[in-house]
Amino acid sequence: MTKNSEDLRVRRTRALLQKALIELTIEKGFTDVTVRDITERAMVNRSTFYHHYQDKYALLSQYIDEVIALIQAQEDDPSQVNDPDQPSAGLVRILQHVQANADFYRVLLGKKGDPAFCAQSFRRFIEQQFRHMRPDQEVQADHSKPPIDLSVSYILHAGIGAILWWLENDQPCSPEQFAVWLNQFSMADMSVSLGLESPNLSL
Amino acid sequence: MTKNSEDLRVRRTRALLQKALIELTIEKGFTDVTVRDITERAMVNRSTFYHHYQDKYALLSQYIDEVIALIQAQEDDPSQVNDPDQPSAGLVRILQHVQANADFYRVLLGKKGDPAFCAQSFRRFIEQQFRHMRPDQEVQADHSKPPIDLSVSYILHAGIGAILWWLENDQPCSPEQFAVWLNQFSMADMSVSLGLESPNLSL
Amino acid sequence: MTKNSEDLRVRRTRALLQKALIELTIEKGFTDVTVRDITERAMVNRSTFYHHYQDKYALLSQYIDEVIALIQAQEDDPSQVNDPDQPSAGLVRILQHVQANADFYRVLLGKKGDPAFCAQSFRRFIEQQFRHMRPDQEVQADHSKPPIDLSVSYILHAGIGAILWWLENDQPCSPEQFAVWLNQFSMADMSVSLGLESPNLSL
Amino acid sequence: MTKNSEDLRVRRTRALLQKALIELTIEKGFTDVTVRDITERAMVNRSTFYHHYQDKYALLSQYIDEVIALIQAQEDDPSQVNDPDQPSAGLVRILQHVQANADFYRVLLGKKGDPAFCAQSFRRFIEQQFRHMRPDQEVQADHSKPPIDLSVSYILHAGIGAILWWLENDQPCSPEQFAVWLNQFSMADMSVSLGLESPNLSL
DNA sequence: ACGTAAGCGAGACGGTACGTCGCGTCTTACC
DNA sequence: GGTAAGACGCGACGTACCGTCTCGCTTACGT
Repeated sequence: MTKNSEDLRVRRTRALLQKALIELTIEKGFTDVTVRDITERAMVNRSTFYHHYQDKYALLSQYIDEVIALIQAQEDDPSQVNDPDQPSAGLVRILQHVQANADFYRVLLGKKGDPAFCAQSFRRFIEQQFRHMRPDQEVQADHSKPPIDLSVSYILHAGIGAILWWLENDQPCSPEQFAVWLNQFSMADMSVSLGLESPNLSL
Repeated sequence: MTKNSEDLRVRRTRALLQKALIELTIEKGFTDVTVRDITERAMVNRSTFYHHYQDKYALLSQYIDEVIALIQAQEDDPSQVNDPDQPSAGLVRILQHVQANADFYRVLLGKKGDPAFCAQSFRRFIEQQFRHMRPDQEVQADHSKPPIDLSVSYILHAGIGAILWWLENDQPCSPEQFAVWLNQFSMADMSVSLGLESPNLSL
Repeated sequence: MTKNSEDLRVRRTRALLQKALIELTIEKGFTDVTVRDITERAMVNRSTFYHHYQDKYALLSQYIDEVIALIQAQEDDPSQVNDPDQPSAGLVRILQHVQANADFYRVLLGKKGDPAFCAQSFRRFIEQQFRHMRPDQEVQADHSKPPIDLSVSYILHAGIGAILWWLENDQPCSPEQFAVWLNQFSMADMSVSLGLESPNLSL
Repeated sequence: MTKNSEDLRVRRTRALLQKALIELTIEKGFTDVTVRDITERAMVNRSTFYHHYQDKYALLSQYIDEVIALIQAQEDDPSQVNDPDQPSAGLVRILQHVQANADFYRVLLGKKGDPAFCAQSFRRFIEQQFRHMRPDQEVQADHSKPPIDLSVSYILHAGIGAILWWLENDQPCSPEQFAVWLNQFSMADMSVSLGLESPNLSL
């Protein structure tokens, strides 16, 4: 049973393609990368690409899935307390990963990025991290408070926006510091969502 | 004084192209709309399109600019008080416009939309509305508080996320109600940004 | 009756267009000259061009007609003897004209020229000059001799070929000398055509 | 040894394109044939055309080259005597080929033809056939006789002119008869070129 | 000399071909 | 079975040139 998972050639080809995609995305933006670009950079025949992936989106998606799996593999510390003032370890780990691949994510989330990615893959990626800090969806009969789904969408996009700022300013602070701020923002939003307080912004 | 602004034919052609773009964007998503589609729908020769616009992005961009100009033309009520609990009239007007063209914006901001648009045109569009609710940028010497630019990016993307939720759920509440909620969220974020309070999310 | 022929503006425009055509033909070959090129060089609006000519071929054709008329205006010397060893004055005049506009004809007759022109305008131009040296078409019952029309086509194209050689070698001899040679060739061909002699090319 | 020379598909595609070109050239003249015409007739995608040829000129040129190669493959009879009264076997073979494809060459050499072709491809085609009947270029010190290059250009174009006559009159005589006449003409011209005799066209 | 019909400039428009590019599918042959 | 090599169909791209047209300005001509 030599099957490490796949044929060695297959693993080599996929790795080359993945590497090429990342490099090229950094260089010219995901939108402008073509399948031909990727295969030329990877020194792989174009038709071989189609043996493995339907298109460049599938390749990207597969890469993201791998990253998510990798991060989740670092299992959560069970002793972790849900301290409202302390960001979750998962969030910090995500930010550390983003920081480690800053060039890539800066482009991917920016204007030359993939909208579907922003809206989908990364969304899933972040969503699950935010989930645990969200109180159980007790049925919301109160129509004066914003629906919980609205809050989720709000905080989600906000998080992406924040990360974009972080990346485009060359990560001017540590992932830990940044996670704290992110946490403060989202906690405040949560409060609003639950109608706990009205901010008194008396100037 | 026949010159209303431009050659009548020019105005007719541009209007037809604009209309076609909007219709087609709703039908199949901006990404999938081609110049040929637009010109066929508008019953205009393809080469004529290129007389007026460089590409479909330019057409979209021009349309957005017109919309912004139109909304801004409804001059602000000067007597308006900057009531922290009350959203600005500008925000309400934007939301009313979005609601009136819900089909269009739902697609444009969604996964078949234009990332550059999300990141650019609409950004400018919203940015200026948020700006006035932002306190003057007193020099931020305090490094323990999140930078003001981070807050802006956070609130901006959050707003887009919120609008997306609104659109994808078929505007389950009035623009006015929605504006109030949006305002509450962003005020809370502002508080955090200014370090005014730490949310006490005691569960 | 001040009508010199046309409105002054018309004459000016046509002259400019003609001049532009000739210049551009010399520069890039008739084939590669566009109507836009011509009008830009002539500093005349493109639509004005179409007021006067159907296309660039019409402009060229009109120019050639003018040239022919001009040359023919120099009326033939009636005392001229049809000396078989002496080329006709008309031929010499043509060659002088060609020499005076060598740059133009070199291009026009060459590979970037107008095939229709080679085959038509210039043909007529030359044809009539050759005609007088051709004996009356007595009915040719003799099928062993080449038909007279064959000879005409032969000599005609030969003449163009010869002129091309002359032009492409920068007229290495005077029009008069060249006319003598041309005459010798065509006289020899005529002899063959009439079956007068079989050349004994004993080497 | 399956490789007959090329991919079977390639040979099929090229053959279809070639056939389409010839048909369309006959129907509307080479000038008016477009790449789109050719590919539609050949039932081949337009982009496939560009895989094989740069433009229609390249396709024509390749066809001519093939024809030339084919004719030359019929190797010359070595025992052939350079009889001044007898045309070369090569010339006859060319004329036979032209006759077999009369419709095509009639158009190609005519006014809707390709001037560059007339001047180039076909020129080479004929040139080499005439060459062997040309005496060795002994240095021409005698400036009273026409230069040898002049004679070549003269005879070359004359030959094309003669063939044009032949085609436009539906080949009223056999290639062999026509070759004899062509030979007589060119021999006479050669004589002139060598200064062997002055034609005495006594009428 | 001057009013007016023309010539003309400016440029929108429809039409058609161009050559290029990217995609995804396929076949063939090699390893 | 994984690859390379590459033909092929498809369809969009942006550009170029064509010829027609409408609309006003200006200018040379004729009375």
